[in-house]
Amino acid sequence: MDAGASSARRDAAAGRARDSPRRAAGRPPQAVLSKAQITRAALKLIEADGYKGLTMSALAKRLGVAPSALYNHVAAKQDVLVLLEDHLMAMVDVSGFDGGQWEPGVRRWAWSYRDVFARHTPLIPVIAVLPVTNAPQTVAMYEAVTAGFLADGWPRDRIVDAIVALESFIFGSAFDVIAPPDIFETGGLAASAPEFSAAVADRWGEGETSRSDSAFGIGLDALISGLSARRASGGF
Amino acid sequence: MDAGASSARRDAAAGRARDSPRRAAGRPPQAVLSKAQITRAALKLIEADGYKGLTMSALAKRLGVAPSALYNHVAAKQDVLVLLEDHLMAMVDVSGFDGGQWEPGVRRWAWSYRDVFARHTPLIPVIAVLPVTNAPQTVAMYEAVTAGFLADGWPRDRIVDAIVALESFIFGSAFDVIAPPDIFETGGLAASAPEFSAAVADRWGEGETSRSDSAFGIGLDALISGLSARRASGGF
DNA sequence: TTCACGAAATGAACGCCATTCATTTAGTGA
DNA sequence: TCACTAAATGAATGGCGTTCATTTCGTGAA
Repeated sequence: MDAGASSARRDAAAGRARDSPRRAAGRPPQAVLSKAQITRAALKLIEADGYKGLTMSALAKRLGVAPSALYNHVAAKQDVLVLLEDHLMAMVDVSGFDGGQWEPGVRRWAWSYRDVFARHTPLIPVIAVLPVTNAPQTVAMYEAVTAGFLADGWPRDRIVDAIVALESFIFGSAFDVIAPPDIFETGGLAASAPEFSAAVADRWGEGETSRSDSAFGIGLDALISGLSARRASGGF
Repeated sequence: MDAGASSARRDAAAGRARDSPRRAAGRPPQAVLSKAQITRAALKLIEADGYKGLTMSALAKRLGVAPSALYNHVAAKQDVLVLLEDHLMAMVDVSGFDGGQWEPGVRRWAWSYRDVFARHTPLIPVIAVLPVTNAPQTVAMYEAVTAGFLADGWPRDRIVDAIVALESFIFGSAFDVIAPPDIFETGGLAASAPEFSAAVADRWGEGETSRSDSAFGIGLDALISGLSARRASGGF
């Protein structure tokens, strides 16, 4: 092996793109790309620059490859987003259901779900609309949650609706996390909205917990107690 | 007046672009554009083609204007989205609070809010993050809702959090409306997720109400009962 | 009345983006 | 051995949002 090849291997191990020596055209001796590598590179790119930095060119450059090479592994950029989504779903914490108690399980799941996607809000419009087929980690997450509901005695035919309701709240709340702190400052419009402005000014506890955390906590408590009350009363 | 001018006036009245006779360069005798006209044209464009059809070029063409002319009235495309957002906020039904009863007010508000933005989900990432300053209709909506909460005796310092919790649920649910009906079909992954697949198959009442409507109804009931229970018990 | 200035239009760019296609090379199964 | 397919390059495409020099019109101050 020559020096060029060895430095290339070092760069590849570090996830960096090979810089100087352009690869010749034609299929390379050993595959340079894979879906897993594309996913990893996309994540790194997002960590560094946010979703505005996630372009097919940037992705290709980071992988040391021409942009068109990516299309041998994904049909479109949308596919990259799907890869990301499924990867992130595996990071949602469903371990809270292991204890056999529904409420702590839901609580831990919901907080972690929100936290994961608050840093990936551009994926939410994709997830919310994407069929789960071919998203194995996503299905695994739903399976664990469903099992947690069943273990608590939930009627099978109501579980999906309950999960969807919680999930909708979680997605919406993820957006709220990235809202600026002054989002409700009425500014010049204060005079036209005295009650609302007062409510914004009086808002309680701007101490340790953030605005979005406190709203999420209140809503999650309400959802959990509302759902379990309905179940207990036979509303389902 | 000549025939050209009169046909131009007719076209302008119908909101259509003047087609053939290109306007000469330079400031026209009477203004061709305004924020209100831009907003109307954008709405028409979205009705016809969806948000993918909302481009600055298409907007300009519909207004019978060069694309660059738009930038005399908005600083960027984002501003067009803000104009749309504020316009749509005025269509959210807050009349339910007029009766002086909190629960029916919240219910009507929430359903109408969701319905309006289910057809405009691309705006949600914008709204959720946008300061309300300079969005008068948006502030007016919040003012009406706040008044409804106050009339019910809610403590002022808890109202914003409650509204945000409800709103997060509403935004998330708006995405759910546009999800395909088979979004939870596990397909080839069914074997790996038996409980979830069964729950999806057993889902109740696919009769009159849609999947997303039933999930929204369940979640909204839970939120409303959970929130008012906490308020009644002095949790706030 | 004049005239400088700002507002509002045109049209020609610009850079970026996702994607496609012809081409080349390497591995694979018949 | 050889046809076929997979996986890379590199050039090209069309569309996007946006900018800028230029032109024209309206307006308020001198």
